[in-house]
Amino acid sequence: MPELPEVETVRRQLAESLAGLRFVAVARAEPSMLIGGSAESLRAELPGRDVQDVSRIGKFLRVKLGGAAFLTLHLGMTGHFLVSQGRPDSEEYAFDSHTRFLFSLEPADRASENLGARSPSLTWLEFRDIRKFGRVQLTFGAPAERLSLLGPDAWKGEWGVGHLSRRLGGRRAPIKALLLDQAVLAGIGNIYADEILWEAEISPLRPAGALTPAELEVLAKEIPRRLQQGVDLLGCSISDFVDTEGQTGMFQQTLQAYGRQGQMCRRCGQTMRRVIVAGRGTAYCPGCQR
DNA sequence: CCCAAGTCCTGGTTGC
DNA sequence: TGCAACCAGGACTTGG
Repeated sequence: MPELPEVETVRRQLAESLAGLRFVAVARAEPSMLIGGSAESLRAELPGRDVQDVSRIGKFLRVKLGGAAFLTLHLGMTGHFLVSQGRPDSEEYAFDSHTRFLFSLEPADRASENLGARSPSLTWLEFRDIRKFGRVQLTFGAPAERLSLLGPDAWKGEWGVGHLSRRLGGRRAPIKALLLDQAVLAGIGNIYADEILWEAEISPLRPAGALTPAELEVLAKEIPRRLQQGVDLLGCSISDFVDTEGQTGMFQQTLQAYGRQGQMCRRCGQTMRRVIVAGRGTAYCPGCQR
């Protein structure tokens, strides 16, 4: 599942491979994944705009485009981008049935009268997503409004233990549910939530408001630390995450909690358990996570 | 058939 | 008691 470290891995690659390019055409667009627009409006508005920046908040990517436009992207559960260089003699790009969006780009310094013409240096940007949970939104003047509803970025945002105590205080929901709440902190998903709570030795079932100041301190340290490991290892490929070159990450080799139900806890030796929290499968150690 | 799980939406509950 | 905040669960989606 693409969570913050996976999306950051993709962001870095897109920033690198799309720099200096501009959109030429929209060869494919899945209407059900488009927010606030149609495939027709995307085809009308995107071509000709150059990529100026690729940034990220939580699990959302935002591509800043010429003319004060923004392309907001979310990978959902199974989404990934593939970038490849042009095949000028082939109109039949090798997309498969899960290709939901297909864009072509060319160097932005090419003369504008050549816009849309076949280019020897075409770049293909492909958004594949088996389950169609991904989203694409084109906005003008400002990034998508949904981004303003997000809490600070869990990895790079400026927040501390004070933020946690304010947002978790008095809440009865289990701590894991609030780690997954993107309005509290943006970027944590099911895998990293289990990992962070294991590292912090806190049960995912604990009511968030019942955490002690000491526990909040541990949590505030553990969240960016474990996410940093994910970024350093180029993400977690537990299911089907791959980067824009089709490569897998390595974080899955470090998993201590996620998916380890029934196995021995590597810290205390007890058998790991699986429960449902916030509708999500949750693995934790009843021995040392309190 | 159930399970996986991102986000959004709905309807019921809680507590000030 | 009123009502906003809160919280649980369903919808969506497709392959294993």
